[in-house]
Amino acid sequence: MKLTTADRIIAAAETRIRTGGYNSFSFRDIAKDTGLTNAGVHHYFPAKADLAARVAQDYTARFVAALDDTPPKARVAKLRDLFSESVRQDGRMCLCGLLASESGGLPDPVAEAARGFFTELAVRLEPAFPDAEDSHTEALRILALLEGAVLVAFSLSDAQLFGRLTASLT
Amino acid sequence: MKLTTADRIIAAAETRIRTGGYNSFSFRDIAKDTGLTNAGVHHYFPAKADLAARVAQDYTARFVAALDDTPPKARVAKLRDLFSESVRQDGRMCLCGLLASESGGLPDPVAEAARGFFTELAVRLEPAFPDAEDSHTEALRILALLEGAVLVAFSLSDAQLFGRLTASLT
DNA sequence: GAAAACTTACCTACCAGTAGGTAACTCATG
DNA sequence: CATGAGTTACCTACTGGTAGGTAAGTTTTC
Repeated sequence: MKLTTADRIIAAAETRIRTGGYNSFSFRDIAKDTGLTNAGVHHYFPAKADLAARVAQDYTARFVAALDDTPPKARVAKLRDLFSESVRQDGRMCLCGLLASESGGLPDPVAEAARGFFTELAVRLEPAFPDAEDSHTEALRILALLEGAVLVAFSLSDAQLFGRLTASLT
Repeated sequence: MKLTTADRIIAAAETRIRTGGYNSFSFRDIAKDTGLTNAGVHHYFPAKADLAARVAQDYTARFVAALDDTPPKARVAKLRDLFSESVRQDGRMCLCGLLASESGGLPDPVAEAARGFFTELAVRLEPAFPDAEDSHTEALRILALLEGAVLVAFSLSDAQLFGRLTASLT
C-alpha cells in the first residue's frame, strides 16, 4: 500500500515539527522533503495551521488507537512503551508535548489539537485506576511524568535515561 | 535600582520565548517591548542565539542561586515552589523546558544552555537523596516530573493542576 | 572629547500564501 | 465507444511582508 501525497506531507511535517517545533519549518522545507513545490503543499493544506493541526490529530489518533486496543490495566505500561519507542527509535520529542509547550504562540487550532492529545489519552488511562479517588488527575500524572521524561532524555540526548526515569511505571 | 537596558532586553526576551519558543519572537518584537529599535537590540546582542543563550543562562542562574540558599533536604520542595510560581504567576512554560523541547532545531549554544538547566539543577538536587542508590537519576526524576507537570498544566491552562500533579513531592 | 548608547536607513534571504495555468484522470452522455 | 465536461493534482511565477543582520551617523554620558 503506497502512501498518498497528503500522507507523505503529514509524515514530513511530523518529523520537522518534532525536531524544532511549529515555527522551525516552512512549506518549502516540506516541499523539498516530498519532492513537491511550495504551492503543491498548499494544494493539500491551505494554511500552515491546517497542516500542523492535522499532524497533531493523526499523531494523537495513533496513540488513542493503541490504547483502545489494550486492556485498561495494561495501558500505563503500553503508553510507556509508545513513548519509549518515540525517544529511542527517532531520538525525537513527543510531537504534542512540543506543540503544547509552544502553545502560547500557536494558532488556536494547533494549540487545541495539542491539548487534545492530553485530554484524549487521559480519558483512556482513567480505567487503569478504578480505585483511585481522582482517576483523572492520576491519569494526567502519568502523562506528565512521561512527557517530562521524554523532555529530559531528549535534551540530554540520553535514550536510556527515559527508561530509568519511568521505571516506577513497571 | 534601575534595570540596565541589557537586562530589560533579557526580560522581554524571556517573556517572549516562554510564550512561544525561540522561533516565535524577533528582534523587532524585543525592540517594541523595550522602546528600542531593531539595531539597538543588536547593539547588546549581536546575534539572536547570543540573546537566547544569555536568557537561558540567567534563568538557570536564578534557580541555582535559590537552591544553593536552601538546605539540601528542603530543595525538592523549594524547586516545586519555584516551578509553581512560574505557572501560577506568569501562566507560562518553564523557559528551559521549552527550549529543551525545541533543541533539535536550535543553534548549538542555545541548546547547550537549555541542557545546562537540567545538569546544574540535578547536581544541586543530588544531596537531597543521600541514601539513594543513584542520586543523579533520582534528581533527574524530580526535574522530569516538574517539567511534565508544568507542561500539562500549561497546555490545559489549569494553574491549580500543577499542584495536584506534584503533590507527591510534599 | 572620547567612548558608550543608541538611531536611521538599508540589505539580503526567506516566509506564508496566491494567481493562473496545465496535464491527466473520471465520468456521464450520445 | 467516443466525446466533452468536470475534477484532481500539481507547477511556474509572483506578492506583500518579515526575518536576522549591518554600516554609518547622531546623541548621551562621563
